[in-house]
Amino acid sequence: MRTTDLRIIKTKQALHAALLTLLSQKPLEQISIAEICREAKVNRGTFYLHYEQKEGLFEEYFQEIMEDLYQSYEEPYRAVTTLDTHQLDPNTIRIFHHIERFKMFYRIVFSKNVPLTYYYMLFDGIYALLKRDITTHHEHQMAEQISIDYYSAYQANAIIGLIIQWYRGDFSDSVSILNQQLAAILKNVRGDG
Amino acid sequence: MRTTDLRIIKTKQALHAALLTLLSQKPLEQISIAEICREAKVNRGTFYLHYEQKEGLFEEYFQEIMEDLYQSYEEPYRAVTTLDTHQLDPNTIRIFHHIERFKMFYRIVFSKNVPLTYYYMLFDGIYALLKRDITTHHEHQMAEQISIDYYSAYQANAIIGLIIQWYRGDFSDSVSILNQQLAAILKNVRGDG
DNA sequence: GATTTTAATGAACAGATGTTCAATATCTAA
DNA sequence: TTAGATATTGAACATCTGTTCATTAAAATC
Repeated sequence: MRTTDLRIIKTKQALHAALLTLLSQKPLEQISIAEICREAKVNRGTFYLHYEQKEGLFEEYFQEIMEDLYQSYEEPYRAVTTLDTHQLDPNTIRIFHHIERFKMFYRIVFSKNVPLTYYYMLFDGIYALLKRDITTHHEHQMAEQISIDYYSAYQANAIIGLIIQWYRGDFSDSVSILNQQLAAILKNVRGDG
Repeated sequence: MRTTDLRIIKTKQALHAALLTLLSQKPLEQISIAEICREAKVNRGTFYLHYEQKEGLFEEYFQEIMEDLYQSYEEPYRAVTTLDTHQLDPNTIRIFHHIERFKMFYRIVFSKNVPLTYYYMLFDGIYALLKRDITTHHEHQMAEQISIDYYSAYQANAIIGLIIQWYRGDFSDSVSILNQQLAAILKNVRGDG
């Protein structure tokens, strides 16, 4: 099963389009595989040839969204060549902008009946970006008993914690409030103690 | 439908026992409602009288586990009357002990095909505990532009980030390593900048 | 203990899932 | 352009889901 086969491409396109159409009408949990196939005019058996669950189909979209996240993150790097302590600086990382841009999508990702997979995809994305920065720019600043993996997981999930809180308020706060909150938390935590 | 009715209690007990039996054989995703009912010798219609999904049944267990989390957290309070900066002190909060104790359970909670509900239940539990502490003991220490809700969400999910990393290593690190990592991260983050 | 209230049952239903199969259509490569 | 490879189809199957309903059984209440 090569992915260049025109038949495969057409089938997947049809399924993608069908999923998008249905997602504009109801949440993922309420959409059945049979329904997607009817909409896409694709045999149900064909669906199972390419995916195990409807979630697998959804994940293909997620990859595209993650591309945007990576680009949002890279943006400040392209502008300035050497930023010293830009790690976790809310004005340079642009994660909240990215979430805001795809908030319809993230409403699904954070809804409670959806599998944890999507959460992990987001986590892995942010984790990888932070870890790269921590490794490159901050190694010397860290106490050597701290595992970089644990530290990255800590920081990545902390940011997602803010996003969860944001989501639960239906994303009604502005991006700049989120950036300001993150900045204040990081500043505060460094200042006290 | 009052919960004191003996018939209800018996039915729920049977379903609980059946779920436990099946969970020792396979993960939750692979267990069907029909299967639980066969095992419990309860009519499938009766199941839907009490729960919407098998996840609802699972959640009843979760409540008991959360009770243990709360108690784990309260423990140091009972021992010492006034701890000053015990908030987030890994030696006094005993979250990692709790996770370790129920690691079989948390392997399900963090498995990727399970709905986000359980994650949120854990998040809400830790969030509530931290928020109470932050409100009571640390209000004066915080920059006033920080929202306590965002701050609590940040800290609660950061800890879960460590737990995710721990889970992904199949909980092979010891509890004291986790405590030490958290302590080091908190110390490091306060020390630099 | 009799009466009322209500939970549990079994049966049936339309629709979904996940899988298999031979037949067919459509692609790729020579 | 054709021959070979393979993706898609439709049909069928057992099983699961979610729901309804009259009937039965078992509680609570008096």
